[in-house]
Amino acid sequence: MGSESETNVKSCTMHDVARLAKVSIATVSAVINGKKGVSAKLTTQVKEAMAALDYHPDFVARSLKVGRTNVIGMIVPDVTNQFYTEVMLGVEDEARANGFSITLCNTNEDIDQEQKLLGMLFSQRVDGVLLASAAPSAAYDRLIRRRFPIVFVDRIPPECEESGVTTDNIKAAYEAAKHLISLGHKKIALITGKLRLSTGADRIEGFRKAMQEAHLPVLDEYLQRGDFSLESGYQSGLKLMTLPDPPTAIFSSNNKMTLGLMRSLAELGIACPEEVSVVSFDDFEWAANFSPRLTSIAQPTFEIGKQAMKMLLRIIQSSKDEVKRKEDILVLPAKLHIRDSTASLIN
Amino acid sequence: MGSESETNVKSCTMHDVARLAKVSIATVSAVINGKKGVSAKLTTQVKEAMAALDYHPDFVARSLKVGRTNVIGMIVPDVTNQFYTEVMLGVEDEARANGFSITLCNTNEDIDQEQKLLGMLFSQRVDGVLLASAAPSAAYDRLIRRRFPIVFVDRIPPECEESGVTTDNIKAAYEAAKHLISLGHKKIALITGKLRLSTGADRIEGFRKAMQEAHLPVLDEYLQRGDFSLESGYQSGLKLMTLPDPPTAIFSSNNKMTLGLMRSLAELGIACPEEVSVVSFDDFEWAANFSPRLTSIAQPTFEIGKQAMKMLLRIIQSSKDEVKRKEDILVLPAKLHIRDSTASLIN
DNA sequence: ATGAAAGCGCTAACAA
DNA sequence: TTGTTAGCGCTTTCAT
Repeated sequence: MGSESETNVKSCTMHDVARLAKVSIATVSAVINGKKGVSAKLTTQVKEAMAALDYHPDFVARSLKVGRTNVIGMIVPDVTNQFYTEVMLGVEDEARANGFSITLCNTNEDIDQEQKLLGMLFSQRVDGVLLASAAPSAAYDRLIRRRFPIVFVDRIPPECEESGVTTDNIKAAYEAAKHLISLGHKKIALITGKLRLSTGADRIEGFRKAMQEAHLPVLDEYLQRGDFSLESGYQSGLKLMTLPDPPTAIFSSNNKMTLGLMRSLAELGIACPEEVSVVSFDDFEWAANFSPRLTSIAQPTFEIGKQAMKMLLRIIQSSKDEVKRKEDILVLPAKLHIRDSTASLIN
Repeated sequence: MGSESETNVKSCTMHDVARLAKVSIATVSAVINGKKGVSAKLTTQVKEAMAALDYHPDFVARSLKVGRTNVIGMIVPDVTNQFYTEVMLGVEDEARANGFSITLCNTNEDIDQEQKLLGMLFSQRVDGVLLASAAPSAAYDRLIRRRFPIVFVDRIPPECEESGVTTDNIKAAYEAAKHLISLGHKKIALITGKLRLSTGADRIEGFRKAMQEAHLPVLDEYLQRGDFSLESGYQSGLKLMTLPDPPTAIFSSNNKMTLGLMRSLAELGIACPEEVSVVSFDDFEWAANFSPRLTSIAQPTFEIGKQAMKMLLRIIQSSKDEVKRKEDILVLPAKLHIRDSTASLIN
């Protein structure tokens, strides 16, 4: 019984290392933290002892002492959306280079959930938060900023004038619409995202701008209000293409809705791009490798994450220095990939 | 200057709460932890004080004291693969219900990276780890199990006989192959995953079993060795379909490789399912909404995550109770969705 | 029912 | 250069 109790050996402490190395724990601490001023001899002793004991410093204790955790929280509305995981790749890259870890949280687009998570993260004493918020309120922004440094990602709350990184949604949508217009389309429909979110609003704005410039009307029935979900894209597609006078081109405001839109087209037996052109926000592997290969807008996901983390690190640093520097909202360019789902209007 | 310094107000402690509520900090602690035996009056006082100060308990300090963090680590080879994020949804669901948070880590299929992350997580004193390992070694398994409870997810190291949750890959692959066979296909190719991983090996095994039962040969040139990456799926597709005698059906061992395979078919101008049938492991929205709608195997992602977290919680609990219960490997069934990418062989 | 105090493992100021 | 020690915020025994 209790033969080879391998699991959960009580982990050893600096004390154990100090004893084995025959030095004080302060010396061990100095070695661990790479402080200069420890003799080569003792350094070796300590290192050997650490290796012998398989010692791993206790970050919990360290954090309590130094008042920071070197952990940041990242809150996203939907972890299964590849957009956010690609952003996370960029965040991780920058975080790792600076000795930070990430706690990823999913709100499922639920504001209450987001609030709770923010509270949790605060209790965990994360050093800062990267937030793709489900909540469009700036008042709320004030509240949470008091707790810890925050950088908004992707979705920027209205009236928020600082600390955010996002895609140039207006320009990207503008160019996508122009592409459709240049193909000769006039009856162009838009499936919007959530209007209260900056991503939703900006994409509409860009779309409108292009239409205006081309003196094309934005018809009410061509403006379908979605909510970034697959289902809403599906329903919008159904409605649009069963109109007495259906559009010849559709702009979809995000990846999930595009999936729903494609489904509706398939069900209605409508060929793309022959009967209707489709251009979509967001670009992933599946957009480029199926039939039709989608014309879509690639956001700089990795770079968004990387820059957001960089910004957060600067803010964390500055709040430590009592310098309080302000960070602006950083807007990164997107890129339109023209493929097979858009075609010029012949008839 | 320094007008409304909202950010980083030094967070208050139990001490502050105690002072405001005019009780001892022990009483505050008792209230926070819902211990019985505190008078209604003091309970109210404490709660009001907490609310007034916007007090949030310091989990760092608590963890140091009680010796656990209520955090678990989850290590995956690729966070941008929706399979893993869907698993995470299940993990999160169960974790949240039990007051646990998750630290998600990405190894990018790099074993060294995985080692480092395991070390980090140990230093962070997570209570346990969910691991979809990039390393196929069971010796290594021994090593890490000594540090903290581990449950393997998706990929089970060879010779590992306990604590894991995965899909019934053998059966799923078997059924997919049988589906192809029942359609009349005889020249069936397989694009494998990494052979050293259980997921790769098991899917081959199931495939072979079905072929054997049908007295069909598994030709060498029809067995393309992939590594679960899009590129390997693409190359395999190219090779297979440029063979003098190409297969009439292809089984692809995961989602990313399928994307590559579809690209190769498109480039070669080969129609699916007219010229070649395709069945794929993994099933996501994009598989069902493009043309051709893919026949694919849906793994019980959410359930895998949920059950893995449940198992981990049991192990954590038991190691606290000194009971040391063993957990088996849990194998969950997959489901084949027959759609349009597979068709019966006519000629 | 309530409070005082020890101590979790670590860092950093100070002593030697 | 090295060691001693206070204390980070909390939980938990043990007094009261």
